[in-house]
This record gives sequence, structure tokens and C-alpha cells, in this order.
Amino acid sequence: MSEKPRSATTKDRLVAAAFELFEERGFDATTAEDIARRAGVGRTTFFRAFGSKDDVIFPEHEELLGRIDQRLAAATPATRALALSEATRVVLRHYLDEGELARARYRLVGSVPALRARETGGIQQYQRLFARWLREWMSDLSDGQLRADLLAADLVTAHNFVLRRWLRDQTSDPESEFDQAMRVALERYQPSGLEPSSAVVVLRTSATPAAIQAQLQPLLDDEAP
Amino acid sequence: MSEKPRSATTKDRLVAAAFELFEERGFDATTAEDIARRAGVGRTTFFRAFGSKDDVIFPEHEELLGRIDQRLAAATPATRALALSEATRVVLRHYLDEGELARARYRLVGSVPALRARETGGIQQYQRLFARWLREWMSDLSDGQLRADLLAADLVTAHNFVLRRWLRDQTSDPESEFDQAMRVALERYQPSGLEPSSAVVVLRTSATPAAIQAQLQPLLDDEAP
DNA sequence: CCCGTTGTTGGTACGGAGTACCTTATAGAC
DNA sequence: GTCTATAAGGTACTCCGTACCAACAACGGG
Repeated sequence: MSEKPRSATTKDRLVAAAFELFEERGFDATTAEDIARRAGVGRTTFFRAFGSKDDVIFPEHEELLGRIDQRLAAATPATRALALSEATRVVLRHYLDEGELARARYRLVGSVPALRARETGGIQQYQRLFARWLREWMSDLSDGQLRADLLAADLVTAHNFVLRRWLRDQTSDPESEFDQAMRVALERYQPSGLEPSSAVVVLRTSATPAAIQAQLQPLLDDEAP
Repeated sequence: MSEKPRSATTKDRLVAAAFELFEERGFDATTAEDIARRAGVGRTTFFRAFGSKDDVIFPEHEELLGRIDQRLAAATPATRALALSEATRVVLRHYLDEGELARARYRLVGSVPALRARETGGIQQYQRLFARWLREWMSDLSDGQLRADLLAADLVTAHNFVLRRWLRDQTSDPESEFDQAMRVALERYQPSGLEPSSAVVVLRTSATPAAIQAQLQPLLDDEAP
């Protein structure tokens, strides 16, 4: 049932062969038989391993979906905001670990329209997975279903924003940028009951404004460090 | 150069034939030749008109993109929020006007994975178009590029949320729900300078809390009617 | 009236994706 | 050893999408 190192090697060889050939002569000019031949297997084996020529570009997609789902399932009501951030970070880390391979995929997908469609389809699956959990978590809010969809879209978009910057070599610290992006995206997350509007508090006190400000500052720092 | 009624008729006949056959025997079981034959034209003509079997499902996609772009291009800085809402509404109205055809497409796309990928690809194009304009409009904000992407995602998501409800016959007043959805989505739109965080105001006054509340109430009513 | 020109259509042929089916080989299980 | 199960290769087929060519208007100018 679990991963056999033997079968993983065959898949890996196919992936490596595919990326080599795509870089050499382009995606359309590479046939499934070319890939299979370079990997030293038959054409049938290629289609058994991947099902389609596109799938060889995004081999661990299913596994990533599973890990996100697990992370979200493990959240308690108090840790949901953190779980959302970390589940999203799982994907970012995966690409960062891939390194040059991720960048090769990015160049490839950017130049082949057919692959772009495939990629956005995959992104949509992430978004739907987040939305499924969030609709449950936010079901008691007013406009909860809508806000769940919006937050799911924001999480995925914020992730892609940072990932794209890293893929283009426009950032040296993607993790910090990701933290900031998650903070902005999670502005939409209001754990049930906490209304999104501002509160006006009127009180009588002898304290000076400066003293009150000093009392409040730690709370603000805690909320947005 | 402009639309000839003759050529439009051929395209329309092909679209009608395609939807008929897809409903009769399903998407995969229908060949391009079947569609062409029922429309009374040759297979070559079909591919000349649509380029691919998928394209026949989303015939006016390009035109819609153009209309959104025009609407956004016509906005002035003061009317941008309205322009965003109306540009999005262009798409909603288009589907509402299609009526049963839109629902047939929805059923079809929902049951054929390959078409789902195509549709999300189209949605992504809308989102990128909005993002292109918003990045320009929000370039002077802190995190403007990120917030532009997020708002673009929110607009598209909010639209899809209402559209899907209408397609499933879960709403009798999609326009009102759309207005509400746009209000929620546009919470992210902060015309440059207006900071999104809450303000804490400390003041000394002899007024009673009730009097102050009475003063503030109209402002809150105005902000969220 | 004929004749090029141009644009639209149908037909044919081809390469390649993806599927179905069959055969082969390798590895355990007994 | 033999039997069985599982992974692999091979072959044939359908259909998508493209390239190319032939037929056939429409049309204006000679």
C-alpha cells in the first residue's frame, strides 16, 4: 500500500526525462513515446504511471491536497487561523524545497497555454478544499458561506503572490513575505461572533490619554506585530 | 470586419447541435464529426469556427473579456468602486440573459472534468484582467500589489458565488444578492490613503455615553445601511 | 461574357493522445 | 518445482486537431 522505492524510481525517471525533453525541444514537440524511451520504459508504462502527458508536470498534486486536508482537520476552533496559515505554508514549502525544478516548471507552464489551464485547475482544487472547511467553520456568521469562499480565494491568491515572486527571483525571504501576505489575507477571518465592524467605547475615567494609549498599545502589537 | 448574420448563424447552429448531442449522449461520446453533421456542415468547418471541441461550450468568452476591459478603462478615480461592481455585473447579466442555456452548460461542465478545467481557465482570465487594472489603481498603497490580487480574486469569487446559487435555482433575486456580495467583496477596496485598521480615540468630555452614541449612530448607519 | 481574384467550404491525410486488450516476465506462496 | 498475482511491453483502435488541397461561389474589370 505505501510507497515502494522501486516504483517511485520509475516515476522519478519519467519526470526527469520529461523535463529534460520539454526544455530541449518544447512541450508540444515532445511525444509521450519520447519520454518513455528516454526513461527506458514502454509507452504503456508512461500512461499507467501518469494517465496523461500533463500530469507528469504536477506529480505530487494529490499528495499535497491530502496534507492540506490533514492539517485543517487537525485544527481546533482556537487554532483555526494558525491552521489556515500553516496549511497554506505546506504548499509554499513544497515548492521552495523543489528549488530549480519548481522554476523549470514555472517557465514551462508560462509558455504552454495548455499547461496553464491544467495548473489553474489544480489551484482551484486547493481553493475548493479550503472553502469546504471554511464554510463549516463560518457557517454561523452572517454571509458566512460567501465569506468562506472569499477567504479561501484570498489564501490561495496570497500564496500564489508570494510563490510567484520567489519563482521570478524577486524576493530573498519568501517566508517573511508569506507571513505578511497571510496576515493580509486573514483579515477576512473573523472567528464566529466577532463582528467585523469597528467598536466605539465610551467611558469616564481620570486617566490621561497618554496613559490609556500606553495600556492599549500592547493589544495592538499583539494583533499585528 | 463586423459580425455577419450569415456566419453567426452557422456558429449558432453548431452551438445548438453541440448542446443537443451533449445532452443526448454526453460530452465524451460525441465526436466533432457528429456535431458538424447535425449542423449540416463539414468537420473542417467546425474546427475553423471553434478551434476545439471545448470552445463550443464557451462561445462568447472573448467578447465578455472585452466588455469588462472597456468598463474598467472608462472609470475615473472617483468611480472605480462602482466600475468594479458594474464590470463584474456584466458577466452575471450575460448568464442571466442566457437563461436555460447557462444552466445546461452548468450541468455539462459539472459532469465533465475536462470542461471544468477549461472553465476555471476562463475564470482565471477574468481575474487576471481585474488584477491588471487594480494593480495600477492600488500601486501607491502599502501591499498594493498583493491587495490588488486579493480584491480581483474576491470580485470573481463573489460573482461566482451568486451565479452558482442562481444556476442551482437557490435564489429568486440574484441581482440583490449580487449587490450584497459586491459590498462584502469591496470591503477590500480602500481608495489610496484610507487605512483599514481601527482607530482608538480618547477624549475628555462631559457628554453622557448615551449622547455620544446618539451622535455616532448616523455615521454607522451611513457606512453599512 | 469570360477571367482572374478572393474567401469560404468540404475532403483527405497525417501525427499524436489516450484506451483496450493481450502477451510476457518476474516474484513470491505453497 | 508449479501456480498465481502483479507489473511491464506491445498492438490496434478511436478521435482530436492540423495541414493541405480541391471545389465553388461572389465579384469587379477587361
